[in-house]
Amino acid sequence: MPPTKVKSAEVPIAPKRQHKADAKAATHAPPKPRPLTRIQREKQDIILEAALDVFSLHGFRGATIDQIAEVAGMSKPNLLYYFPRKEEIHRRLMGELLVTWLAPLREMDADGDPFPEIRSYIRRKLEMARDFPRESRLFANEMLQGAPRIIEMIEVDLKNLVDEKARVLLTWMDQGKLTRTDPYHLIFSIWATTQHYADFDVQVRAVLGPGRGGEGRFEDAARYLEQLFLFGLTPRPR
Amino acid sequence: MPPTKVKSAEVPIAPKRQHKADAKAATHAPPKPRPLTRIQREKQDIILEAALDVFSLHGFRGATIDQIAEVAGMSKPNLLYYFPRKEEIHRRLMGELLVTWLAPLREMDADGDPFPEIRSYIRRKLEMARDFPRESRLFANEMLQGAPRIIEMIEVDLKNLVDEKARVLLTWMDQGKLTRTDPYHLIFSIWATTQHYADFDVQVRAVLGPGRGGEGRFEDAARYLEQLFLFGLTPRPR
DNA sequence: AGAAATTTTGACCAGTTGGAAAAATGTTAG
DNA sequence: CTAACATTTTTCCAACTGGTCAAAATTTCT
Repeated sequence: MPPTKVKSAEVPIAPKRQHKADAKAATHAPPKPRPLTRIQREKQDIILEAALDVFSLHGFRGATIDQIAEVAGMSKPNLLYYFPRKEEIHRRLMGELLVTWLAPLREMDADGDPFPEIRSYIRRKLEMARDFPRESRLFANEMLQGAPRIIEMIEVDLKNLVDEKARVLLTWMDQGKLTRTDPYHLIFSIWATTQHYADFDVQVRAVLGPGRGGEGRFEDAARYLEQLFLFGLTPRPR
Repeated sequence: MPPTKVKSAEVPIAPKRQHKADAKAATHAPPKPRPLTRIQREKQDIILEAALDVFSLHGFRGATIDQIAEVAGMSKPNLLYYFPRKEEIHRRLMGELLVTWLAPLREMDADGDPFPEIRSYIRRKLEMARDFPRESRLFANEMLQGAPRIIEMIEVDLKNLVDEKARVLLTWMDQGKLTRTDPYHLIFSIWATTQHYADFDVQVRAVLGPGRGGEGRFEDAARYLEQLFLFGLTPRPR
């Protein structure tokens, strides 16, 4: 799985050695952000990968640096050389996550027609649940804990995006192209139904049993959700 | 994993003092389960309450006995007197949880009509999300971690129940009372959409903003979901 | 190559963790 | 009232936690 790298210019690591000399200079000019070396980029990616594994499984508190270091195949102090605090790792992960996570919603096009747009939004979210379940769980874990480390992003970036798309949905409703209903809860229901397949994967598999719990479950889910969001459960005359 | 205890007779606490004398007797007769004292019942309840708080917020690994003890207003060793292991507390909680958690689905009546039944199932689940958010999060937390401590219950009790209700749904579909679709994913979608309001509460509130994030959100959600499950999003001629 | 910088390691630390043991204190049935 | 039991407190521990530090090993740059 490719690391969740999205942007390029990231906060440079701050090797501990960097001290006295900068102490004063920093107040005049921002500390020269020395470009990352090859090794730094590589190791950081390896660490973030490992951290995604561990954080998504145990949450922030339940994850340990030792564990992450082990998965990353390096010693704890070595890991701490790249990310001096546990929180740094988590912060980076969450920051990158939110960008990719919201991409599908961003793509929903006001100029398109509602059903193709909503349909492919659902598809994309479902694909993300299938292809990036750890990211989904990391996000869910943070939410369960009250989102202490990303509440701001939620209240600003996420909220703005949803507000914008809610307006788009309302426009469609005004045009009679979409049934009049609550656009926010509409979005929530898409999030909930799709992410469920990543976050509650064990349950889904266990309930479907060995027969239907295989890879086909995502296709089945897509078909079902399409039906649900289009027509609900009322039988239609044919 | 020990048998899924559900009934009233719970595993009695085993004070550490209980030793030699029982050692042999136990092989002949099951160790006399001495009824719980008043204090034992009370304290156990207090502990379970506190543990629900902490486990639901931090997950199993992230929660500490000290923390639970503090919330419960007692010392750690005192708490350990009632539940000699951290896992015991969690196990009890999960066991009791699953029973209450599945009650709404159990109530879905094969002899009723599909829409009233499904409708009130959704309502009940939504009420649970509103009234027992900690239970919902505890469950979600366990799921995210791969349900290591309850996988058996999921694979047996939960699966059987869902299988049964899926058959009920199929019957309704055969009778033309319900659109033909996947009954398992139908159930998943109800779980997902309702539990979302407990598990992702922070997000829901943040996105709805101070205006609409108040208590009314559950009523709005209920209305929206009813619409969704009944007719989907296609505008109906009127 | 050789100096300078970067990366890795090993030893270490103070605080926290789940839990044990035993002594001290309460409660209650006969 | 008192012996038997139930409860609570105090003290303790070994393993683990996030994190530090200086020295050693390696890479990079000239």
